[in-house]
Amino acid sequence: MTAGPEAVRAARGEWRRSQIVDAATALLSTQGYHQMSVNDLAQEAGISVGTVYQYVKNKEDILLLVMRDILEAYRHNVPRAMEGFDDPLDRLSSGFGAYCRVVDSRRAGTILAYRESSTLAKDALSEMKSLEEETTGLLVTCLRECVEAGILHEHDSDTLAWDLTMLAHMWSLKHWHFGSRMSIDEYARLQFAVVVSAIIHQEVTTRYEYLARPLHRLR
Amino acid sequence: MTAGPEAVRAARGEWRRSQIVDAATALLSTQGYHQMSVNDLAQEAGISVGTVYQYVKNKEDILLLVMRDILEAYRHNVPRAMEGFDDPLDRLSSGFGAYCRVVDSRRAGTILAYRESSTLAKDALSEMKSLEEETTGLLVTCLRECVEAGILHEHDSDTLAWDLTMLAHMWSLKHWHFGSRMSIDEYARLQFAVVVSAIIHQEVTTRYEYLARPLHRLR
DNA sequence: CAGTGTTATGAATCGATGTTCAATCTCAGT
DNA sequence: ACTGAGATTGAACATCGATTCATAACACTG
Repeated sequence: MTAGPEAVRAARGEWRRSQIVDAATALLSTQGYHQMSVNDLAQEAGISVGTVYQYVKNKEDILLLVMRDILEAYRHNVPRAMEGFDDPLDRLSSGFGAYCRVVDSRRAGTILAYRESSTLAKDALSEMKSLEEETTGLLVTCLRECVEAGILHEHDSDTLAWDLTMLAHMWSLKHWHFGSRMSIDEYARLQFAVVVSAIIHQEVTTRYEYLARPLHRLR
Repeated sequence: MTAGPEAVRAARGEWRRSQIVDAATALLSTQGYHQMSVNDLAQEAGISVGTVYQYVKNKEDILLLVMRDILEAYRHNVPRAMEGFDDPLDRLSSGFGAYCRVVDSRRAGTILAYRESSTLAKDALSEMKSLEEETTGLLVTCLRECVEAGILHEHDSDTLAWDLTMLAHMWSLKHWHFGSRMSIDEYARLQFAVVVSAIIHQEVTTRYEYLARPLHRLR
């Protein structure tokens, strides 16, 4: 089965765009959007500047592709980490841990999302917000299930889920402070314990080993 | 008592710089640094572009002045709100509330700090970080005192203080989500309750009316 | 009033960068 | 080998904006 010329063209398009996204991710990480020139990007990607424009509309389009790439990573890794758990709190803990680890693996990406949101056009920005809300919505669902299962007290799940999201992002945003103090796994465990300890039924605490310790820094 | 020419020059410098900072704060709020032109800024300030350069070194200097202005607001309002409390948890609650309210009154400023940190030179960035650490340090001190007073369990005060800082900033960063759901006072009270409920000795909870309710959205 | 020093002005300058497009290259089919 | 279509190239172009600097205005003093 040989593909037709349209398939060849589509495949080449994907290939070129991923070259561009990879190079842009590297440069945006260190320079930010406004310092990065399209000429530098082309060089980093190993293609000419004219070729860049063959596959992306303009400079802003590049930023949008990169940010979409980053947010999609959250979207895929968090739900996957939530699979296979009967206990909703275990599911939440695993999802939050994965969220933190994705943030860690793409630290510059999270920072970029906060830094460049003003650069995006209105509808692109809405798309970014929707992706973020989707991931946070998964956390809300788990929290609600924990309440129904009698694990957690009644609470404002929307706010608590956003707290978890914000604390996951904080690993990147304040990495200059936290990075030398603890590992990402220690951080994730500690922050999860903070939020959950506020709302958990005391008598079920002993069921979860990740809540076994007081809220010390683990060292 | 008439001032000498140096005093006149100093006063004029201060006046011009505050004109520049006020105009820049307005424009940076809506446009961000890279969209704001120095010509537009001069117009907004009601002075010529040449005069701008009489009093600031370059465009980046303007950004630095604005950000210093914002962080100084935190630095002055938070300690002041902490005065006059014997109970360290009351002091912390008041300080956190003030922090949230300063963030609210200067929402664009907080966003700017996250957005433009990559634009600043290394030593300017260090200065910004130091100012932030100073405010957070006040929260750490209160948390330690609460532990010594037997109000809070032993915990990692550094991380919890940064959690409070991050949650204060979140009001600005995620205002698009929270702004239509609750007032800044409701938000501050709820977020304070989340963090403190995780670490408070149960038997002292009833002493504090701001912890009287479960962690519902207050409506 | 004239002279001097200080302050303000805004058009011009200069450098950088996003984007284009004419020229060239590559590949597949005949 | 030739041809045509598609892909690539990178210098040129047009635009923009940070900064400068010659000129003008202002304030003060003798």
